[in-house]
Parts: sequence; structure tokens; C-alpha cells
Amino acid sequence: MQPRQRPPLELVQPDKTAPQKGPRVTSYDVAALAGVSQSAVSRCFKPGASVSKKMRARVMKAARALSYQPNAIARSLITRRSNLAGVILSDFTNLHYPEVLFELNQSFSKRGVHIMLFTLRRERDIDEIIEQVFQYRVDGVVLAATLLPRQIDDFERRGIPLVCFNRNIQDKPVNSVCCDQIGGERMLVNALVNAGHKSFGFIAGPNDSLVSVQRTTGARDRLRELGLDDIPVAEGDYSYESGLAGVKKLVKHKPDAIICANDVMAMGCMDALRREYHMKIPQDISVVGFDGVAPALWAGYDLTTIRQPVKQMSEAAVEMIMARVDQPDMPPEMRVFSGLLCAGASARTA
Amino acid sequence: MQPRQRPPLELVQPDKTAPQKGPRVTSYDVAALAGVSQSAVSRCFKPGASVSKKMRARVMKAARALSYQPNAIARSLITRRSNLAGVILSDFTNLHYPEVLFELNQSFSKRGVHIMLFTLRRERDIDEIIEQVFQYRVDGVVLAATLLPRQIDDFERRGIPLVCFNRNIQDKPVNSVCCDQIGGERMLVNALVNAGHKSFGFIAGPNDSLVSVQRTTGARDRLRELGLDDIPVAEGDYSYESGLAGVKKLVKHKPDAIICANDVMAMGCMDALRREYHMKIPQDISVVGFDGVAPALWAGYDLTTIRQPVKQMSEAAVEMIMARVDQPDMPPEMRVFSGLLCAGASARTA
DNA sequence: ATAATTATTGCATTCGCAGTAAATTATTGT
DNA sequence: ACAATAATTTACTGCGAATGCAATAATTAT
Repeated sequence: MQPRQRPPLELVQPDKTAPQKGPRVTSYDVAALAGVSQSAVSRCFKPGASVSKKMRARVMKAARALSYQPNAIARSLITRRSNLAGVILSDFTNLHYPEVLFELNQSFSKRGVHIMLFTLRRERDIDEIIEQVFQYRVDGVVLAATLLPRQIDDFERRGIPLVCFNRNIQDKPVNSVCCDQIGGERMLVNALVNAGHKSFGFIAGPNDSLVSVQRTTGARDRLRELGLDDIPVAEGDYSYESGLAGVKKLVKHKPDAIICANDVMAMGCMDALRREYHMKIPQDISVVGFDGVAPALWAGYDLTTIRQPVKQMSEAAVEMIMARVDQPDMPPEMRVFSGLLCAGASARTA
Repeated sequence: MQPRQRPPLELVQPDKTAPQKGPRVTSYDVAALAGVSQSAVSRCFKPGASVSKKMRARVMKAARALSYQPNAIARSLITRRSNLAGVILSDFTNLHYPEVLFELNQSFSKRGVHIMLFTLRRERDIDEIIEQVFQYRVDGVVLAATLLPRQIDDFERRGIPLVCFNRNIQDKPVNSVCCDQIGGERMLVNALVNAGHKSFGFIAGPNDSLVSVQRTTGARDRLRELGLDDIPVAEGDYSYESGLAGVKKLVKHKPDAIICANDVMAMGCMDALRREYHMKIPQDISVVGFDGVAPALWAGYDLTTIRQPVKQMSEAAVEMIMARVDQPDMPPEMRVFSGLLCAGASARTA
């Protein structure tokens, strides 16, 4: 019996380059094929570079022949621009955020910037997420989640433009794009009071959500000005279910109008009122929300709400980031957009 | 008169590093502070590397002092793994896709992979988008948009794992994760017919959408088997509005059940039936959808539909990609998940 | 204690492209 | 036609981290 014989090494590992995922075409390959230097290839892919027509044609032909695509990663390393923007979202179940994400993506991609998406499972994961964002050397970050002053400092220290979406930090200048929550709520309250509503109830968001606090106090303050006090509040979490639950807590106060901190809860609220309490909306009770998400505007709910100008807000956020990429010393800025009152059939309004 | 004198170079350009956005901390800086080599720093950040406890402690301390974060871009360049996955979506207004995106993100991030989001404004932008995806050297791509065989070849040639989400290409093997559209529709039809429905109507998606074709023919074939023929079809585009419009075209046929190719159209359909035709659902007419998006399951619609197991499908897609990153020669695979029949109050079912 | 191992660490190189200065070529003026 | 100038092109370096290999230190065996 022969001793175990190892086959020739070449057969043991036929491919030495383990991660051989297709031929890796680089600018050198293109240069070789076109018979020019690598830098020429590089310049052909840089818009506005000084390249003769002949050269460009030759290079592009070679590039096409090899299906060459410049490596954005390598480019980022040297240019120090990743053309990547981080978008950090916490609450994906709130239908509002997909809309924001979509619009942000539109605005960024117009400028050749791509989105890296980060979602927070729990709010306290934010530190970990921020680390990851930094590791990818994104050019900027749009954040729709609560942030601590310390974290803002991190962004500043690293010189990464940050724009908060509908959030603010107290006592800390930071770029932000917001919808005028208070103004919006005042519009809603005015419309409701003018139509004769007398007894109100709130379904708020979480107490640690600044947006919710602003919306709730915005409405409360206006009601107070109009002589209405001590409005009962049910705390929710922006979800449909918490809208349902909120109604349970509020019905005993016999409100004739319920103001919800967002549309999704308002829809839950409407469904509970109709199904469980057999109330007619808006005859027996009015419901208003905030955001203007698509399903809320459909005939089924036809919610009276404040529609956030998501498109403009997203565009503004992107503008602010890009401006600060080019000009890192721009001071923090806050841009507040007014929402649009959408009077639907969910509330009697004047 | 003296000749023009250039001031010392140092004063002309006080900061040589023009895009000075914060101090750029590299592994060399950390190495210097810790008094070790750069490679040591690198190894400290690589899990499972051979580093002594002492060394790790020293390096980590220095890293913390400088708030050093390894540069994922540089790492990607040399490791040839970007830990980036491309997700290409075409139809963001369909509420189903944000759910998919969210779940994909969950699954990817569990594996340390981040999502780059690409959305198609028009379906024909896909070529351009694919180029961009390639430029970033993503490790894999999940695609929920129609694709041509040629484009599949591109992925193959470059060795980039691709998984199609709810799409297939005829005559071309490709990785895909699908919900069993046909099986789902058959379940719906069976339930409707068993409950005594006799006259049907379809609101389909676009004719060039394979998903729509599968769903519509799935339902149609089953109806035929049960002796029901010539079902009127209204072509829609998956939007709420097209659900509304579809009803207009179908009412003249007096259907007692409308089968919609997705939930969003089904909700439009329900709203049109109720508001414009004052029909009672499900007493006068039944409506069923497909997808199982959140608002469709709320009490307001309580739609009878097939819920796609989005979580499992996303997890499967991610698994398939990661498997092929490690093992590029894995053959294409198709994974088909059954949907879950959710019997709501929008349809009389047996 | 000394050789033989084994565990750590450092050196040098590489990833793919962009920018810089120097070299080359094309264009223009006279 | 020839210098002067402008337009291209090239060679070379470096972005920041990972890694094979050699050097060294720490352990273990003998």
C-alpha cells in the first residue's frame, strides 16, 4: 500500500486568490489596454478634467471593453469625500419616516450622494450606531432620533455636518430642520375651537420625545389662551395601538375633540371611537393628527391634520449638509417650516 | 523697485490640508501615542487577532484618548469587503417596501453589514443605478425592481451576489426570495368561493409587473378551475388612486368580490365602494388584497389579505447573499415562502 | 539552564485611485 | 519657421488600514 500521497500543490489550491469574485478591473487595466497612463484614465472619469477628445474616446472604449467602473471606495479614501450620507432613523413603524427617507434620498441623489441607512432598535443604541457612522466617514448625517449634547460634540469634533430632523437640543446650537409643531397645533386648536368644540383630550407621544412635548404644549397653551384648561392627556408611543389605547383613557372625560400627536395614533383613535364606542366622526367627536401621512389623507380616515412639508424639509436638510461639507465653518442654523392645515372630514372645523 | 516678492510659502497657505474638517485621526496617530507600530493598532481592532492583553489595553487607551475610529473605507479597500449591501427599490409609495427595507436592515445589521439605499424614480433608471451600486463595491444586492437578463449577467460577471425580492426572470437562473403569489391567490379565491361569491373582478397591477401577473393569473386560474370565467380586470399601478379608479371600471359588472393585486389598491377600492357607491363591505361586496401592510390590518380596513412573511423573506435574502459572499460559486437558488391568509372583515369567507 | 516552541510584534507592501510637478505635445504669434 | 505659450500626459507619491513574513519575546520542554 502506498503512503498517502499529496497531490501537487497546484491542484490543492487551484485558486490562490480566495475571494476571487470575478475579475477585478482597475484603472491600470484600462490604461494598459488603451495604451495610456493610469492617471489619464483617472482623469477621464473626472468631470471637467483636462483631457483631449481622442484620449477620452480611447479610454472610454477600453473601459467599456473591460466593463470598468471606478472604485468609489478607493476614490473616497484619497479625496476624503465618501459621497455617503448617514441617515439615522429610530421609528420606522411611524409611516412618516419612510416618507422622509424617500425624500432625503431624492435630494441626496440629485447631488450624487448616497444614503447609508441606520435604524435604531432601541434609542440607547445610538452610541453604537454613531460609531459605525463615523467609521464609514460619511460626509454628513441626517438624524431623526433623540441625541445628547455629548454626541453633538462628537460630530463637531470630527467635523461631520449633522442636521437634526424635527429635533432640537436645548442649550446647544445644532443644525436642524423642523416643522413648526407649535404653530401647527395652534392652527388645529383654533379651527376646532372656532367650530365650537369645548371639551378636549390629548393623545400624546412619549414624554421623552421633544416633538410630542412641543405638539402637546403647543396645543395646550393655545387652549389655555382661549380659556380651556386641564386637558386630559393619554401618553402614547406614536403607534396605532397606542392610539386605540389612548381612547380608552380619554372617553370617561367625554371629550368632543381629541388631538393626537401624530397621524398614526389619530387613525388608531378614530378606529377605536368608531368600532368600540360607536361614535360618529365628526358628528359626535372630532379627531385631529399631525404629519399628513398618506393613509391618513385617504377617504377612509380623511384626517384633519397638519401636513409636514416633507419634501421641502428634506431638501433643506440636504442643502444644509452639503453647504457645510464645502464650508465647514458655517454656523449652526435652524430652519423651521410651517405645516399645512389639511381640513378633512375627521373634525368639524370652522 | 523691488521685484515682486513671494511671501514665504508657509504664510501663503497656512493650512495645507484644505478640507480640514476636524483632526483626522489615523492608526498611525494611535500607534505613536501608544508607542507601538501601526500594525499593532490594526490588529487590536480586528477581532480574533493575535494581540497580548497589555498591548490591547495600551492601544485602546490611546485610541480612546484620540477618539480614534478605524476607517472603514480604507479597510474595505484592502480587504475587498465593504460590508455594504445595496438595496434597490422602485416603488416607495407602496407601503410594503418600507417594511421590507426595515427588515432587510435588521437582518443585515445583525451581520455587520450596512445598507446603501437606491430608489428608482423611473424603472429605466436602473442601469444608471446599477453602475453606482457597482462603484461602491457593495458585497451584495437585494433588488425589488424589474431586471433584464443582461443586467443579471453584469452582476454575475462582477461576482456580486444578487437576490431578487419577489421577482423572477424567465429563462435565467437567479437568486430570488418570493412569496408564493399563486398559492396566496388560490387561498383567497377558495375562501371567497366557499363563502358563496359568484361574480368577481380584479384590480391588477401594471401589466409589466411580474408580481401582478402572477397574482392575477393565480386567482384567475383557480376561478376557472371552479367554473368561473371571464373575470373583468382593471389595470392599476399599485397606488391607492388606482384602486379608486379600478372600482369605477368594475362596478358595471356588478361583482360581489374584488380581488386586488395589493393592499394599497384594495384600500382604495374599499374607500371608493363605501364613499362613492355607498356599498356595505362585506355585506354587499367583498374586497381582498395582498401583502399584509400595517394599515390594511387596522380596524378601519380590516382587510382580508395574504400577509407576506416579510421578516423571514428578508432574513432569507440576507442569508443567501452572505452565503454567496463567502462562497461565490453557490448556484442560484429560489426560495418561495407561503403567505398567511389573514381573514378580516373586508370579505365574507368560509 | 538551554534548546525548542509558541505567542507577539514590527516591517514593508498592498489595495485602487487622485493630485502634483515635471515632461511632453499641440497651438499660436510673429 | 522658431520661440513662446497653452494644453495634455506621465511618473510618482500617498490616502489609512490589513497582512505575510521576519524578528523578537515569552513559554514550555528537556
